[in-house]
Amino acid sequence: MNSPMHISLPGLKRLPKYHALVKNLVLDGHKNVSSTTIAKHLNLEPIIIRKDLEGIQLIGKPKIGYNANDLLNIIATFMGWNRMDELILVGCGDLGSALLRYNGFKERGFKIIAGFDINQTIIGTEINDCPIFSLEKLPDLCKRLHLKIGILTVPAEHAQETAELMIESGILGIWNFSPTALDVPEYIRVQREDLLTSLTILRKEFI
Amino acid sequence: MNSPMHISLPGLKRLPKYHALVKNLVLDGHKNVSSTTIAKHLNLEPIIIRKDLEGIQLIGKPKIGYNANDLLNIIATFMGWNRMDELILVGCGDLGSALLRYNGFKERGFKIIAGFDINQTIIGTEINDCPIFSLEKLPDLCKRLHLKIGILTVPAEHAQETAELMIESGILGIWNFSPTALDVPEYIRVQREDLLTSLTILRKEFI
DNA sequence: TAGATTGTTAATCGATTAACAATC
DNA sequence: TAGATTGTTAATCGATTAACAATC
Repeated sequence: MNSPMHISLPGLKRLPKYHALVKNLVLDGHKNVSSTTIAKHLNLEPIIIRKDLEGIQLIGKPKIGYNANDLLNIIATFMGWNRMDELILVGCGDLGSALLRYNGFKERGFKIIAGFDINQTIIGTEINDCPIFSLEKLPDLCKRLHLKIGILTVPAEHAQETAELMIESGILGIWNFSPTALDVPEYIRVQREDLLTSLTILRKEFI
Repeated sequence: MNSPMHISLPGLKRLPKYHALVKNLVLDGHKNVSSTTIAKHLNLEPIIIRKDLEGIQLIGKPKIGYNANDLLNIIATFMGWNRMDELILVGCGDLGSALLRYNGFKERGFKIIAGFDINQTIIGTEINDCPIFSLEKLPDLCKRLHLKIGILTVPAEHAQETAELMIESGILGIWNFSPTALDVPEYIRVQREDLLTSLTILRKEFI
């Protein structure tokens, strides 16, 4: 009855786990999966899986469970893994070039089409088939291709000014890896990625 | 009155943001910071900052706010950035070697003391001063040094067996980067890092 | 049929927000 | 003093959990 699509934010973050698990179960020959099965593998309560799946409009059958392929497809679609969005990455240092080398973007529907930096020795080169341009080229390229999302991996002391340049260039969403709080207009979305926070949470359980 | 240290999990994840912001404010000459100031910069409600800081036993003064240096110290201590824990990393491929090259671990109190792989061409080499050993050496080294936490960056198809090897070697916490649900004993803590989930959440705001 | 499982409705729990007296 | 800010207590909100009828 709660028909308008609604899933909690924690629920949304659980979806990839369900997908990963069910993908394996399908390989093992399962056609259907129950919330009980998923719950057992992931150490969750069955009801929470039912609620999450209800939230993305996946309908199960009593006694049978959920169709495994439907589940995989609906999650993939809901997460946007079936579309392809183009991104830019600004700051090709340690972390930036590591991300450029990382091949996980493609299967999640993202393609980094250009990297930008101010370091002359890497401008003009490629990392993992992605060309590195001078930072000056950023506004033109973003505007021309109507790019909306950028990855920010510059050193902390340049994060703010670089973010401003990205915003002037039409970027609306910034995935911010620098350990800095960005001061940006209301309409700009920023996701700060604090890579080590989850490792820290893990550690807190032992000390 | 709520004296036993308690902060919500979302609150714990906000602490690094407060720290990053206040560090900058201190550079600008601030000696004290109010919840109102922090809130304005981070787009949060002041009361939430007061609750979080109360949760880590930081006491402010009416009209003045919180002592900026106390705030920085208490957050750093609470997050464990002042201690140093040793880690191993298993799977030195794309992502694994990227993490080895990443220099952000140190300032968060972590040191990767060894990488492990089965690829003969990289065994015996170093990445960013971290030696790469054969996977066979893992149990001995972990037991000898009583290591508790490991980073798992092997391909999905080897994630489960590798996790089992880590557990046999005494590892209690696994930071799992493979897109796989690990089947592990009750007492083992797993933090699955789905790097791209926050990027996906960012994208969902535009489509 | 009997047992397992869904999906609905209600109860609980925990985090966020609101209100405000105390106070520097 | 007057205004800003903390910290407490209560209210709200949203996510999780419980209970259970419907059903394959």
